[in-house]
Amino acid sequence: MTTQYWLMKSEPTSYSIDDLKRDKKTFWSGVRNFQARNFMRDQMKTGDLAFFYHSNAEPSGVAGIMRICKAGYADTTAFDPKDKHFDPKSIPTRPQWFMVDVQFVEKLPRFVSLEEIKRNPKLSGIMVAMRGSRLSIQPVSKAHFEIIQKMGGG
DNA sequence: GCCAACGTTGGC
DNA sequence: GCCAACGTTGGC
Repeated sequence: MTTQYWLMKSEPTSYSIDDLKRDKKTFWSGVRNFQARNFMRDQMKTGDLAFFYHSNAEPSGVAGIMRICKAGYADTTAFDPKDKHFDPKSIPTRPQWFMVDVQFVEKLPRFVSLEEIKRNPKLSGIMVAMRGSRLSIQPVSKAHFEIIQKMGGG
């Protein structure tokens, strides 16, 4: 079984790489998009590596690396009426939404901005740099992952 | 804060 | 099953 690579977005004002560094581990809840849900439910495996991407940030870009430490399971925030991500259509016996657990691996010594990613010809075609790509969980090829990791000095 | 691009919902 | 309306994402 080969390691797969991912990019996962979070707004640093709500949860940043520094928060994960402090917490060591967290659950990636609140994803309410079917395509992103399917990646977490069907494809993410324990041991996969993912970029922690700061979205809606100044600047936006890749801040660090984490490891998937628990594969997809029911997102319990969908069951809680008080939660921001509550969804009455998702019930425990037939959960609609899924989350994974991630653990901190490293904060990149150098932040890799979206602008740098777009500028690097070796990264052409990477999903995060495509116009209008709003998907919050994206697959990343091994080659692209290693290039960005190197750009970040990781 | 703006707004283009997108995903989802719901009327028909 | 179409598609307009709506809500959200996220770069700028």
